[in-house]
Amino acid sequence: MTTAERILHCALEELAERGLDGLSLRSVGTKAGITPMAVYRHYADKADLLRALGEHAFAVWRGQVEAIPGTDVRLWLEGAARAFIDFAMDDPALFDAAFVLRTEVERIYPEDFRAGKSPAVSLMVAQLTRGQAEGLVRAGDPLETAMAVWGVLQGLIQLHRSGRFNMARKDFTALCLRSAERVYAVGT
Amino acid sequence: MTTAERILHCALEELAERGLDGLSLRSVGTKAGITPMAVYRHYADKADLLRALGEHAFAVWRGQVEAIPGTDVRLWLEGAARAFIDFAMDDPALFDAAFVLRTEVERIYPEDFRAGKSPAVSLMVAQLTRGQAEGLVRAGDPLETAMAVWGVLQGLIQLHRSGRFNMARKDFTALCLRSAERVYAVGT
DNA sequence: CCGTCTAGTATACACTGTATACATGACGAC
DNA sequence: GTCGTCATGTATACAGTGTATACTAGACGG
Repeated sequence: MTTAERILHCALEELAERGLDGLSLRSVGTKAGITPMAVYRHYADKADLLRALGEHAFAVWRGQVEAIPGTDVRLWLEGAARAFIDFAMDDPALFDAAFVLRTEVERIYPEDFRAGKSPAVSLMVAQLTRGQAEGLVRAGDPLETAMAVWGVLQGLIQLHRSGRFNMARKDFTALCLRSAERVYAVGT
Repeated sequence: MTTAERILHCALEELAERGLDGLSLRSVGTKAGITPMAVYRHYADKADLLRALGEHAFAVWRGQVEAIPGTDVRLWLEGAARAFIDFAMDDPALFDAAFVLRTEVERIYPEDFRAGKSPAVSLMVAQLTRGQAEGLVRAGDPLETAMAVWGVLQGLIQLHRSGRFNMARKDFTALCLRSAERVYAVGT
């Protein structure tokens, strides 16, 4: 394991322990067994380290999405939404690194997504397209629909974070799933 | 104008100039013409000042919502969504103070909203209920629908903030409005 | 052997929030 | 008047932050 990797690993631990705000270069450095300033030999500055964290977090998320069995459209869409919610709840700091932080490596709508640079979104678009063919998903650009689903989940999660929901996790998850379904599913 | 109000005013200016992260008690104090420590005579700590900022931002938002003419349901819903997006784009720091910061004075779902403690949400619920009667709005609990609309807008805005959308403002706004409509409007 | 490069250290600076101690002036009670 | 008491402000200090700068020790190729 290179030193840069060790730093990243320690940063992830610190991120989980102390949250995104509490993460300090100094603590990461000492946890990695080096001087705080030595971190700068491997990352240009704090933003650069955060960018690396974001990339890692995104890779984790990608793995989780790709693990969802894709046989049934409806189940896949629900599974993806549930995975997103679980990711945000179980690993909030990692979620932030992937989806909240400005990391300057994000995929950009619409070109990067159309070009298939985001595996997670591409999978979602594929399932939505299949769903339209099967009459389960509403009409409209699947990519735009995917962004809307992403948006509603991200928004509700952020509202939950800022203390707007006083609900058991199970109930909040159900509300999120219903809201996501409103965006994509055909129905009344 | 009391000193506390002057501090708040200066904090708002600083917020607009330097963003939520760049806001420091010291700069607020000196801008208000007092010593940094004097701020503590009026606000318990930084979080307390932020809470006050959040309350003010919320009042501003409330005023904007209440200014939307409520004659036509469809127009009202679109107007509210547009106002939310404009608020986020034109006054991002104020938007953050109202909707992102954890201020400990937020209305909590579902009890506070059901009790009508949030004027903006109450107005939205009223319009959604009317819309259901007129056959324009999908079935389902209007409050939950309102939260979903709020969520999708907040989520898309956050994604926009973190650099995921490379679009002209007009186009992004249109995308947001379409996405919101998917949540509440009857249709295919 | 000798430059150059890499990884790490040590020190220092400007900035943050805030704890503590002190000053000053207004005001009501006696 | 004089004496608390209280509100308001100041001065100083401390620990923590990101990071610029200068230095050091070892590896490695010519």
